[in-house]
Amino acid sequence: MENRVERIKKQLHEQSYKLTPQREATVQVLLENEEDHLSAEDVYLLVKEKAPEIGLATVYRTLELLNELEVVDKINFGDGVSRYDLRKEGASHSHHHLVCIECGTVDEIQEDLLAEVEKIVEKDYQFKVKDHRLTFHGVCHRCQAKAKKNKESAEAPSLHTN
Amino acid sequence: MENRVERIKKQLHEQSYKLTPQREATVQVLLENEEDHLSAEDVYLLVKEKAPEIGLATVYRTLELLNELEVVDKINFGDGVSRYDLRKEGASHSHHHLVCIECGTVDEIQEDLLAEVEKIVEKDYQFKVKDHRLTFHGVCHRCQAKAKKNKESAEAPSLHTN
DNA sequence: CAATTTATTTATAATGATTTTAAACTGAGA
DNA sequence: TCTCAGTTTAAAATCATTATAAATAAATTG
Repeated sequence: MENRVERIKKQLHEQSYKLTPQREATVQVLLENEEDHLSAEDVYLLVKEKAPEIGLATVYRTLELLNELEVVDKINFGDGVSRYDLRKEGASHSHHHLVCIECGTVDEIQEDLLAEVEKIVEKDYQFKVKDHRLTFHGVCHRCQAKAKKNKESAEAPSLHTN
Repeated sequence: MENRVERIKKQLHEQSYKLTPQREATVQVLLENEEDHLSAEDVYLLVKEKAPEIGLATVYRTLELLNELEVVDKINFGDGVSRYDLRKEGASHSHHHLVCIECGTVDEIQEDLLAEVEKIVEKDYQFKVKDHRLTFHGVCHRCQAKAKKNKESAEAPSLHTN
């Protein structure tokens, strides 16, 4: 676990960036909230708990930097804010997302799934793929379960209402 | 062609929205620029040619409305602006995009490509898919051709520089 | 160590996209 | 004509993000 931070530190140093306390705190927050898809503001609020004097602009700069170093992915689900998502180590491109239109949760898919599709695109469209973004919008398993339960309790009366 | 406008008109009426001149002009612009991926501002400027008195806010409202009616897709390539893209008629979900990281062009793929992947997602993740967004980032065929040409002309001198 | 340069941060202002608000306008009935 | 709801305009407000200037800290030089 600790290793992860170390690795990122090293990566910063290699590109001759300093690991300032602010940057370190930001990386910490990202690691601790790896599952979530935090907005810059979210990160800012969380970092503030560790380093209350940090400014929002610094968080933005740090996230931007980490994005350039390919430590995080900057993603956008069309709700007006960018979200920042730690990359799995060694992953050459980003994972996929399941956005629930009922409850808003964002789940992740780590599997590749697109290898075939990518081949088709490269061949048929002569497009050299560097990265991809795949997002499904739909209903997550939690909301499906909820809906099913509601339906059942309302289902007793009046069959064949025709 | 004309039919298309008619159909959209009808769709508005069905939901008891009025087809005001402003809305009509906006739809016109979208139809005339179907290939492009216009931002709200782009649409605004084009609509202004037909209906100079229109306001930017109205364009936003209209695009929002058309998005709700599923006439257009609101997409976001992470460059800070939303783009609006007319849906192919009858297409249950949106097409895919190829964003070139060299020149910025956005090409489209109409093929489905994701039928298989969707099945996997529905089964393995119990996620009821309603729509998807697939975007590839990479180098388009035009820029590849350009790069190749440049490379060739710089290739004559000094082989095995080791 | 003192002086200087360089990178980084903070706080604040500025920007740019989008949304809201308030007032005026439009058109369909009563 | 009056009213009512929906719509538009223009302007102001908001929200995310970026730029700027002054302050700070760290690294470098002598």
